[in-house]
Amino acid sequence: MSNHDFPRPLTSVDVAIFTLSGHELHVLLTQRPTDGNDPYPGKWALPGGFVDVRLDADLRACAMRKLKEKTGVVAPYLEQLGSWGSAKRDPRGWSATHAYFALVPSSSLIEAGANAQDARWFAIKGKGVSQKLAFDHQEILSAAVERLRSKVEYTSLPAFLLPEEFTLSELQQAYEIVLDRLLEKSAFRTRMLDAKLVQSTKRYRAGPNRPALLYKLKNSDVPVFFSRPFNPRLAKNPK
Amino acid sequence: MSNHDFPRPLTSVDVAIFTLSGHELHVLLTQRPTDGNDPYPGKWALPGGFVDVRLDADLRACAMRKLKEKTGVVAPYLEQLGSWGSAKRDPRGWSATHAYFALVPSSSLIEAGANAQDARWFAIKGKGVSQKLAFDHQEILSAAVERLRSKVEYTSLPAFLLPEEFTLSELQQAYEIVLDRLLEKSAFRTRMLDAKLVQSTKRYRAGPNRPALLYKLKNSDVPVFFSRPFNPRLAKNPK
DNA sequence: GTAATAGTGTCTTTTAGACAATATTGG
DNA sequence: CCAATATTGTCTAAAAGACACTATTAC
Repeated sequence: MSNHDFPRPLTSVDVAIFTLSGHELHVLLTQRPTDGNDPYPGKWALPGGFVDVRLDADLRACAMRKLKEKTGVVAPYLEQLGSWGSAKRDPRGWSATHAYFALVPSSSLIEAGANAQDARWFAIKGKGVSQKLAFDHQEILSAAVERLRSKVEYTSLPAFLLPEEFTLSELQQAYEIVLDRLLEKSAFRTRMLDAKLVQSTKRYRAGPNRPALLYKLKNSDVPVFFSRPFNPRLAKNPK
Repeated sequence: MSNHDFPRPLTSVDVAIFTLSGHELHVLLTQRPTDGNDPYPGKWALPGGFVDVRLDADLRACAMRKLKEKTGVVAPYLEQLGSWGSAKRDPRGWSATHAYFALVPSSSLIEAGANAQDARWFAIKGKGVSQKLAFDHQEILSAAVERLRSKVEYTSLPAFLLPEEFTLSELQQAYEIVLDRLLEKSAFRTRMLDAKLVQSTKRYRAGPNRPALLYKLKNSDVPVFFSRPFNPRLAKNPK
């Protein structure tokens, strides 16, 4: 049972990075290089790549590194999604990838600016994007979208897609975009406030109407779990 | 960005295999060899080992293989738990393990019989077992227990710990053992029946009292998801 | 005032919890 | 009948849904 008996699979990390933009959920994709011998040249793929045993202390650090390289964001919501490994998924041989998904506020991207030029945001349609992706990234992305949607039913995840301060209406919109359905205002507000998810700053957002109270997350590191999903009657089984 | 630039991490799969026995939840552990140069000699660990790129078509198949080697069970409930990878977790070098958890009925073990002699069942106490485990298996096991407990709040997972036919009371006991708390009988039965989780065989289990109807799973492949946890008031946030 | 969005209140519906009552077997 | 467990019923409680109503700003 010694490790020398076996050829080692390739080990990579891929990250599905989500943000909101123009009332749509977007994911960041990078284009595979066309020079060299890399597989799937020119195809779009999730940002990621091989674990660098010199740079990466652990898997999460590796995912963080890739996220930072592409977006400049350093402290996002980052969650492990799962792993995909098989003999066939990479033409270079048996490979396993550790997939993560991240939520970043669109505002942070403007500050960070430096999106690598081989990267672009794509709107999510249904369970993925319209282009075909490299490797099995289609499948990984759709797992990420499903996981995100299903967790949004009973967690505060959409708050991590918003800037530090936001109104309750903006939070509700974030939920509605991710879930792709409308929510009832009154129940939504009660739930958020009861869960002590947010706390009021005492400032207001002005507009051509009644100004809205600005809130911020009470604990910006950890998501809150609700004991029930939104609209249980409509909730459907995952997978 | 060629794969030749990088040393490859070790890649393994580990499985936390659970069953019920004597009103307790048990997990299967194997003892690490004391001959050879393997790390953690003599320590107990989750069954698992390196991916064999010749034998294993994919990660799940690898987990299935290890499960079958240890228990003889071929069609269990098997779910991916997550992956753990770092420079430090294995003294032989940067390594990543893909962890799964499985639920098997205790009855199947008696039929299958052939537990390898280096393997034993350990009762779960709290979030794990009382012994210290090899590698980071303590952490992986406690993640498995937590995942199991939290999913049991809103899924039919305990049914996979029972033999093919069971009474509703036995199912309730399975829930209670895993959750480590009592459930209310009437609400429990309504939930199970409404969810169409089970269907009645028309047979009865006799006893020194009123016989109970025997049920079996309607769909023995897929777990059912409930829209609410048991006793929402007592539900606590995972992690 | 009007348009527009913020925020609140009230009533209904759904589902679980508590707990009691009834049912069926072996002895 | 009694012990023991199965199964059902009734009432209450918690939280969401539906929907209407009031509040506050710019103009």
